[in-house]
Amino acid sequence: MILSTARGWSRVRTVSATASIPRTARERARREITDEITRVAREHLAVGGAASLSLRAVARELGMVSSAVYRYFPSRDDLLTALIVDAYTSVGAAAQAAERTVPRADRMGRWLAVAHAVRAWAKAAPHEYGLIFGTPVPGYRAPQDTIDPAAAVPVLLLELLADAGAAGRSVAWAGRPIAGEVRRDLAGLRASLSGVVSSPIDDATAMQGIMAWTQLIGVISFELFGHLQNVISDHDRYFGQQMRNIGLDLGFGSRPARR
Amino acid sequence: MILSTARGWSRVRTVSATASIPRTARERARREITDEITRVAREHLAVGGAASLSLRAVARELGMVSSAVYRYFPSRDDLLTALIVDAYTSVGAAAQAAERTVPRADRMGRWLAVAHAVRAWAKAAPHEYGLIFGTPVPGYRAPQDTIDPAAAVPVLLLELLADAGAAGRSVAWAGRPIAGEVRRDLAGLRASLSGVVSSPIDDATAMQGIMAWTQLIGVISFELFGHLQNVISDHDRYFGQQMRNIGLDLGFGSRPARR
DNA sequence: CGTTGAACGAGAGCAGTGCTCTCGCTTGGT
DNA sequence: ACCAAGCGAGAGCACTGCTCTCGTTCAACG
Repeated sequence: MILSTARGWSRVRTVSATASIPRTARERARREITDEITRVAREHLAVGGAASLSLRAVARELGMVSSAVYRYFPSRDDLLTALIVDAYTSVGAAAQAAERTVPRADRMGRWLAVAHAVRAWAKAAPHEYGLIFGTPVPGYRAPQDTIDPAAAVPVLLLELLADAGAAGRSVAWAGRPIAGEVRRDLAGLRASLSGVVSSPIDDATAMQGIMAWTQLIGVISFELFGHLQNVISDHDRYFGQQMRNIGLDLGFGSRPARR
Repeated sequence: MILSTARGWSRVRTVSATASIPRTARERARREITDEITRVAREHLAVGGAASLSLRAVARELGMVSSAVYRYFPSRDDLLTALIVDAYTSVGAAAQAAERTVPRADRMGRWLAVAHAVRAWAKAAPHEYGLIFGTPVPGYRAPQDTIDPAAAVPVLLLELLADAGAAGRSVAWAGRPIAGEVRRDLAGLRASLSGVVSSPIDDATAMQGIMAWTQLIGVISFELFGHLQNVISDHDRYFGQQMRNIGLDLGFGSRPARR
């Protein structure tokens, strides 16, 4: 409801993430307790979802009193934000690990590996998935802390498309050329990817890449949030078929099927 | 979880309200108060979202005591469910109204009309959108009441694809033929659409139709939930471009652009 | 080494929540 | 006319997020 102050965010951030090995005993204790809080909170989140995550319950389980937790997280929303960052990091790592097992030239395989990895992660941790891809819990905002870890999987997909482009395969874009502000948006995206990606990504490819990412999350959300109910029962096969078809649309050759 | 009856779908098309006029004064009062509660609840939802919807606050605004509300809704979740049904009905009506203004033969126009109508509705009522397409609020369930109204827009899209099929335009499906359980799922879908739709929908078209519906909601969710942040700024044009491209993929001819 | 200010945990307390139960009054069908 | 069901009001329970105060502990600085 109320916008959180920028200070609060950076404070949480610096304590939990910025490396900076703890020097004093107090700093080490602070770090450990912070980790314990997020650990227990993550367990509670996994069981009951974000709505039923209670700061007091977390404190109780840790044998501390609720007000003590506020020494580490200025509000419940900040604790949730920490969990959001965790979730993004977790799904990003899962996708990267899966993609790494596939030969670089097998682009269809890499795409399917990423897609299935994200889905598997989501099904294993549905509440964490809902936390990041469902309705934004606090206000409508995406604090800076969350957007970097959030980019991992999309960047993976764009790398994949860049590789395909470098290999001479381009995606079809039947629509009229991308115009106006969107063109500039995509130019900005290209710029921020310039150091990461093997070859620059043209507008049509970028649009298809964002769409593929959207489709991946869309299909998983539909499955997890119950929108396929009474329509699709064989979710595994349905997902595989749709992802393969997207891969073909993206210009990835059809290699022997993964799973 | 619970299978829906096929009959429900056609009912959505016809009328939304269950009629059954109240006979006694008590029944009329009950109906009016129920409506008032949902009305105020909807206002609160629009302001603060589902998380901040308080049964007590609603009661307070209506000048009644909180326990009295429980005569009408057995729990907060049931009140939320009523709002979910409302939201589905609302977005379905908006889509239908928009689609009706376009000539039946202009399939691209009809698709774009539906897509833009759903997005406009979502942007006008983001919290209601989040309620139905975001993280499921109560447990993981979709009570029978909600699944019939939820079908309105997808049915609209499948009708559109059936019309295109009847006109001889078919969608491309590069992937291997749909097999196994999914094939049976789609057969079931075809069966429940048999009374509504101009010509039967083949498996590939059904898959593409469900995917188009997924893409529509996916793109809107990404925009509303902040996942396009730092990538796309011109949401209007971005949405238009993506939807037009989907329409072309679906085999709808490219008519002069709508908006 | 001693002081001093910041960090910390405990406890009480506030305002709010969903929900239950009991109490009387009203209303509609027998 | 009676009587059970429907209803609104009120009190109350267990819980929540969050604030404030009060001693204690610890670490940096003179």
